[in-house]
Amino acid sequence: MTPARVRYAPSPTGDPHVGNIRTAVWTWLYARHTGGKFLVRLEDTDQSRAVPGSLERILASLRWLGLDWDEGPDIGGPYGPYVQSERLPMYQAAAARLIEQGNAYPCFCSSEELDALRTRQQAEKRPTGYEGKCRTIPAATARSRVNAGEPHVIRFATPRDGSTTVVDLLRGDVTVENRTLDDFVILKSDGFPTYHLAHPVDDTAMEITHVTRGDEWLPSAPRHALLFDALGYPRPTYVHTPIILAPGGGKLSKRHGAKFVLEYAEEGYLPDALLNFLCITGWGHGDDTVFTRERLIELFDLADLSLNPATFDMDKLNWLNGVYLREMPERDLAELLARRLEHDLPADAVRPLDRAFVEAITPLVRERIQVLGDVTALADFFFVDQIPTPTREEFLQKRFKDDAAGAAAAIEGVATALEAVSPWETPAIESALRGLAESTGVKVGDLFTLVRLAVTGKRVSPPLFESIELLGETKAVDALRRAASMLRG
RNA sequence: GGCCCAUUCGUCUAGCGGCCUAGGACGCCGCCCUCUCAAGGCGGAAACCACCGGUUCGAAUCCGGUAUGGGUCACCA
Repeated sequence: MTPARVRYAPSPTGDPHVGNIRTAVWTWLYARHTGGKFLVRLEDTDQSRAVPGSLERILASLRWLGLDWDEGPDIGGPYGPYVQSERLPMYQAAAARLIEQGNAYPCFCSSEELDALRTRQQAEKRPTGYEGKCRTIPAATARSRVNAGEPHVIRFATPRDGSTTVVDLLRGDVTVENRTLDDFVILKSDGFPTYHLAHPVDDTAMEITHVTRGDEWLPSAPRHALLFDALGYPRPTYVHTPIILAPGGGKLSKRHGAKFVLEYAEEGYLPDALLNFLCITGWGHGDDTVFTRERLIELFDLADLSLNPATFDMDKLNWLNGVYLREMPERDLAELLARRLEHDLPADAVRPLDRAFVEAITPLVRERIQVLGDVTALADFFFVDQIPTPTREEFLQKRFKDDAAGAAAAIEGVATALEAVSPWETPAIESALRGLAESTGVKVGDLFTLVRLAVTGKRVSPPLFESIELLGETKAVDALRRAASMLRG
């Protein structure tokens, strides 16, 4: 297997969201699969769109997902710099060469002129695009106007005839008639390149073997091919990846279902789960669904990607995260839960949390949560000074509907029984409660619901007896007595 | 509108000419387990493989057309 050199090339316009990062996941996996290199390059050629702090957030997102890079803006590498705004001379040299060869020319048209042209074309229902007005300016004239400091851009002189075929690894040949391509801008008036120019120059200089990018680039791939050819560069292998659709249909966007990678981190998704999920939406291997990182590296191949736009299946992500939560080592999970609780619990809970205690409750909660953030609502009662007592209405249902006195008596009975339990361990607690249910003739379900309500403050909780054990006799009995007296009064 | 791309259960996919009366996973439904909720076990419903024509002894798989969906037509990437 030939080691690949692949890259993730984001522009610093904000946080990467999942659609964008999925392509990075696949690219990284391919690098690791082939034993090649994965690099990060910042595409910051549009200063007007730059968002401060983006690079840090982008790198943090990759780091969190466990996508390490071999070369990049922060660590450098043998093909640097890895920031396009620091590579301007290379683009300018390439543009100058293209002008010299007759493959490009300066264009002096103003944006007002261009806007007017476009409006006219639309009104006349003709295809839009630059029609080559400045292409016919004699080279000498153009040169002197440039030298005189007249504002201009550099456009590529697209061949008028013939067609261009690009090869996409997944789709095969994609052919486009050259006349449907206009003379696109390769160097802007501020001296910065457009993506069209930066891509061939950088990916060639950095010896990129596979260009992975969203398939919104497919229509302009022929332009890139033309540029590669004109510059005398060998063309890389292209892999245009499908987009991710929002759950309701339509493109996944910030206001439509998409979230930033780091938001998933905050909500308590595990990096390996998200990685697994992202990878299998748009890719599959046999009958398996759950893949460890190592297994993905072993199996993943860009050639096996699906061509269909995939819908982001939130339910499946949640399920998958639950799978990872259940399978990870208990100690590790406990540490994550402890940090989570320290972050989410009310201010009066004492911090740092007792790790041994959190470790003790971990098996009780781990199969009841899908994301780490779920733990607080489920286990907060373990950490508060006084367990809140639910309302009368919560207690007085079914068997105890309109029977506050009976409910109070039952709860009081449990408190008394618990005081006699020894040793204070789950089996003894359980048999005490079951014995009480039997001797009083109350159905276990009805009795345990009352106890659960009083002791955890919830209708839904971790297993009752284990919870009572971990809570300790004092807190459990106190909660029961308070509930009983509330019902009486 | 021009150009380009795609089309297998609700969703993600397996499938790369016979193993397919189409397999798995999520979700959904039922049963079991059970102190709640989960988790787990078992079972089920769910895709005339978009449609129409070809090629072939044989097509979900190859070819063409149609339809539908998507992308793209900037001095943004």
